[in-house]
Amino acid sequence: MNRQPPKTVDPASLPRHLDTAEAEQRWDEQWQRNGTYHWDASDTERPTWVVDTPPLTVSGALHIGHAFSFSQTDMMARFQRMRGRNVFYPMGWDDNGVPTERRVQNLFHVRCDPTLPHDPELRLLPLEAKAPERKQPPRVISRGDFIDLCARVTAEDEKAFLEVWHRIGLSVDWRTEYATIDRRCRQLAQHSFWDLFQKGHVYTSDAPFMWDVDFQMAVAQAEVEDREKSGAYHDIEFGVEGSDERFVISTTRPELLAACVGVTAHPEDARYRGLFGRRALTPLFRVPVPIFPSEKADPEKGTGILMVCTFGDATDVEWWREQGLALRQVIGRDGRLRPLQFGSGGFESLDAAAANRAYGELAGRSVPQARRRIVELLRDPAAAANGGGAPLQREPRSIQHAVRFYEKGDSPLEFLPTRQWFVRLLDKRDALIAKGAEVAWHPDHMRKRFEDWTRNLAYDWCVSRQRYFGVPIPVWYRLGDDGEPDYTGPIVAAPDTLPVDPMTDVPPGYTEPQRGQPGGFVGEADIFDTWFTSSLTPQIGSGGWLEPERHARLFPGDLRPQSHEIIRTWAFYTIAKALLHEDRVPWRHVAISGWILDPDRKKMSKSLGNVVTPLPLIEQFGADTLRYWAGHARLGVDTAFDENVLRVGKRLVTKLWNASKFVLSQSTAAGTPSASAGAITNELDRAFVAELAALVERATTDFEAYEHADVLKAVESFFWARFTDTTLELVKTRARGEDAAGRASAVATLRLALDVLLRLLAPFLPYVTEEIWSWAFAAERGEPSIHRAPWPGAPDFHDVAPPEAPDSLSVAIACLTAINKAKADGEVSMGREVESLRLAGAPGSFARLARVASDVFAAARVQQHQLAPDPQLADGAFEVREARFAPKPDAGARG
RNA sequence: GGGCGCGUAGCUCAGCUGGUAGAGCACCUGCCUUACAAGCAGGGGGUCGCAGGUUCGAGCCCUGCCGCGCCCACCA
Repeated sequence: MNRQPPKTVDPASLPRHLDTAEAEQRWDEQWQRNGTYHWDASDTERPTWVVDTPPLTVSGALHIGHAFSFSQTDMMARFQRMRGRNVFYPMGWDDNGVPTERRVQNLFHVRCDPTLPHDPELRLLPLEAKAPERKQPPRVISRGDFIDLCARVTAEDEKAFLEVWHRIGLSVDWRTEYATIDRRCRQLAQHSFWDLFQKGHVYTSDAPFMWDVDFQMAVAQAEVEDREKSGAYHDIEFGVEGSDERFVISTTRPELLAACVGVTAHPEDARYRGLFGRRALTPLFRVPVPIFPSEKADPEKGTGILMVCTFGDATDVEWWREQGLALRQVIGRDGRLRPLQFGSGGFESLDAAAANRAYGELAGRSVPQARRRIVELLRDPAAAANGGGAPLQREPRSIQHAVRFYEKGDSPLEFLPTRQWFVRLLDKRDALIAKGAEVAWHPDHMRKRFEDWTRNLAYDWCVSRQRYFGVPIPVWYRLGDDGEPDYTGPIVAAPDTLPVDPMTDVPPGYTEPQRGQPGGFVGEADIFDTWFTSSLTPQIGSGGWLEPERHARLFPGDLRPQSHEIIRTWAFYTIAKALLHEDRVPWRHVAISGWILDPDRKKMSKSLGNVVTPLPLIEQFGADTLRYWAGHARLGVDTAFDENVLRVGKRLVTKLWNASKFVLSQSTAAGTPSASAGAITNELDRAFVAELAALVERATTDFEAYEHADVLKAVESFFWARFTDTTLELVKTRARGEDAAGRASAVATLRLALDVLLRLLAPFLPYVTEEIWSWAFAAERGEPSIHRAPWPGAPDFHDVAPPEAPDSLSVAIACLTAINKAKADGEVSMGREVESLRLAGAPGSFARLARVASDVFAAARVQQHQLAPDPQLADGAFEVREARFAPKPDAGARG
């Protein structure tokens, strides 16, 4: 780097305003060309600083909230880079998973059937053919073709995201770009599985689990949400076997009557105590089922006695296990009632013919349809279990109740016995919480969300999904001579063979013709939960098992930025993986961004139609301004979108532009600006520099504490209140005056101020600061980009002696303000000469004013003044008692 | 129902370990001042959600309410 002597700029040669669109394109290109933001793998001197960037789900629309939170992360990254850290700031795309599949299904109006062969014509389906015939049934295509469409759509979407990220100036090292479906990520995800398998942390089990009947896949606890729905209590009379006793249960799911395998009530409930140990008789199907006591039955709810079905809810599953009840799976994977047989070989029934007849009315129907039909059937007295009238006691009573849904689904979840892969987490809750405690959360109270979630975990992590577009589970099963798979000894693909697709690749020791043959093998058809891969983002960046040396340098990372609604998924699973694989934390800090609300404080959402997208705002206000808005908000605080804040940011950018032009056009008596801070000898200048140094210290502390909003606020208000509106005005006359030493001190002070303030603002306003930096400082300091320049600190100030009095600047400003007020009261311009002035102040104030008086009276254009001591006034306060203003100069005389 | 966060000027938000209420926007008045009218100077405006308590002193600490938001639980 060549350092060059300081130079001035000619303001006339500079544009009046920054052309933001042009500057954004020009600097982004230059930064990319120069590798300004590259992580230097060869540099082992500087400490690294690693961001674990959120790989966004590429689902088309980019939300202003994304720009908001990504900008905040970028501010931290830029700060750390200027602090001298070797910053590793990657970018990823999360393109596998259900959202992409669903998008492709809608876009092309297709569905996937993995059993179909590849259709060569499909490759020709143009992306623009986005107006499918909705009336037609969806086109059914092969798995390979479906994946191909997914890949094409995401590639298209990523371009739009990319443009915004470049435009907004993210200081990402774009060489690190990855997609969670790419080869390297598949390799790492499958390696993770292998490692977990070796360590005994994963298992497969065939058991009832949460199932979405529309997507037809299993769903993990973290993806479940409750929705308030209207339902109805149906009061249905049951009989008791071998007696004419009857009782009434209340259920919201009458369609599960055929799946009833037991009846339970609270052990202390006197109404039902006599029934325990006997068998109930279901109406309509006349199936005898055991009646048992359970503490979990709530006497206050419904009628206090209830039917246990396979499976109405999670408690049913518990009862089914604890009591060893029969399995009568009525709901099929598609959400319709499956065919069933009562009587010989089927379920026990006292009247199998009637049971089969009744069930025949229900089989094949969807849950809502079956519910309507069975209500009709239960109105028939002939359906009574054990005499009495119609089993349905009264009209269903509607209620509001919470129902479990897959977060992206439209039908309530069912519990179905299916074979799934799980990661064992329930037994590691304490260890997980301990790891969470090692991480610094910003703001700290977000840690509690993590702890609460972890503590309340109810299931191990179900990681298998019955989907098509994602990372395959790298497992095969041996087939016995009977052709049945052996799930107890799966063949897990070894690390050196990854990535594999067990549906097309062959396990070691087998050949393709043995696929599906008795004595042969079969590939696992399922893919991983998308979080299984996303939970490895720190390892994807570091290379994980693929690059151990690099991994050692980049793991654990420093900062995980994310939003709070995915603490239970992304943060949680990432911490879990790091624990299981290496018994470490994945990163040292988590920064939780707030949400962007619309001006009415409602969450922005597509359905409300209140979503704001970043690009038009960048066009209108400029990227720096949008970043200013983002920097304005603190971590973890939801913020209403307010265009006023953008206008204020725009003002700051413009002001910075103009002030810089002025500062850099000033020169010393010798004609060149002094770059030497040693030239700063004037008391006012030194007082200002002392305040500037204090600002730097504060900004540094706040940035280290992840309080970027405090930094921006402090720097911004200093910039206006202590620099442009005051010091700059106070020093202006001297900077052009005859006194060489005073002039050099003023010019050096202005340049130091600009130099430091630019660098303080660079993380927030990367474009305008870079542009201004390029005018003079780039050459002068031998650092072409401000974003690689050192963060300001003590070295910037150690050549400047402290002021005689720390409040010299404040005293000067107080006096100037008093004179300004006199001018405002006299309705004359601030530029008007003051022929004479009587200035009142406490006696002590005058002594302090003396040190800076010449600048004050010059700035206020006071020709003559008289001091009028007034002990009544507070120390440091001034009042103008009398002022005579010069006449307004002729317009003509001004030239 | 449990947990967390938030109620401060018309609006958006600061107020550190308790010590006389702040900023910006908006509003009002004035000012073309050779960096900037996309600017500058000056000014008005608040029972700090409510009610108690601790304290010499509470926006800040404690208790209880009210309102808003989020996370979790609630499926018979």
